[in-house]
Amino acid sequence: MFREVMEGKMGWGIIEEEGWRKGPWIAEEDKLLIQYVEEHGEGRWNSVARIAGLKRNGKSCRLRWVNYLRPDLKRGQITPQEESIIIELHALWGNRWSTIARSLPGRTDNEIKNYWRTHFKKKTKTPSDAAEKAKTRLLKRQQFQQLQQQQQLKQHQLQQQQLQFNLDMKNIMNMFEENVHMVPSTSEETQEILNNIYPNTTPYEEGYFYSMLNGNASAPTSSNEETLWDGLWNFDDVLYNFSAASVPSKASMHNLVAPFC
DNA sequence: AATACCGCCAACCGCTGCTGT
DNA sequence: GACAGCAGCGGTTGGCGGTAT
Repeated sequence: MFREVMEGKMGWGIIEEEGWRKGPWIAEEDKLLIQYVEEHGEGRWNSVARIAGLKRNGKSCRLRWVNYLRPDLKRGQITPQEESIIIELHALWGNRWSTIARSLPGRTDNEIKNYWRTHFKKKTKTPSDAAEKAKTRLLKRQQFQQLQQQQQLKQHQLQQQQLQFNLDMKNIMNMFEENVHMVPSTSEETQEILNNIYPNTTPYEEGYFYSMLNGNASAPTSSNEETLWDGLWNFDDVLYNFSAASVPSKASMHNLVAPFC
């Protein structure tokens, strides 16, 4: 496995194995890849080497395009809003990074995965004794409350988003009530049914809706609550209230929707 | 100033699932 | 149905730069 390391590089230098280049991409390679995609579109990655004259295998080309060269990529730090979505979706979907990424336009699964690992993974190992944990949480709550004030300006926009989501969910509930026989038992069935009656549902909404119906994804257990607070120190309160409403029943779905009826 | 440590990120690898033959 | 090739996914690795000691 490390033959190439010994033969051709120290660390991530450029190496060649069976004619394929590995390691960091250079500007010239990026240019060739961009040119290829502009002319031929995405896909058929194994043809890239032959057509574009790149000494990279298909996987490497695809990864470079998806994670770095795609024009719709959003650069810069993950925003608090994005972070809150990541936490919510991770609670629902686990490590299904590509699914999570689909709800965050401009962000890649790799980016989200890296973000999660560096920001949250190790927080689960933090203070073992309860007092220390409570102290940490209290501190985070205080920080959170301070940040609330700063973020009130953003509240209006988020409330609009919440309103839209609730309207969507109301729509879905109505459709389900008209089709009572279609109660799904798996996330796949939920997705299928939602796709049939409501094609624009995001993975986030699907997961949320599935948890509502089945009560198996985001019931507010203590560990989940801890996870949430670990990440919530810079949440906006609207989204937090939103997540706190994740009681797994149809009735609560109506409660969520009722104010907007 | 030197060193150790840590966070971030690009890139690779192995595996799985899909699709065409 | 079996097989091969390909695309996509998640886990892991390693380099770099910033910060702490």
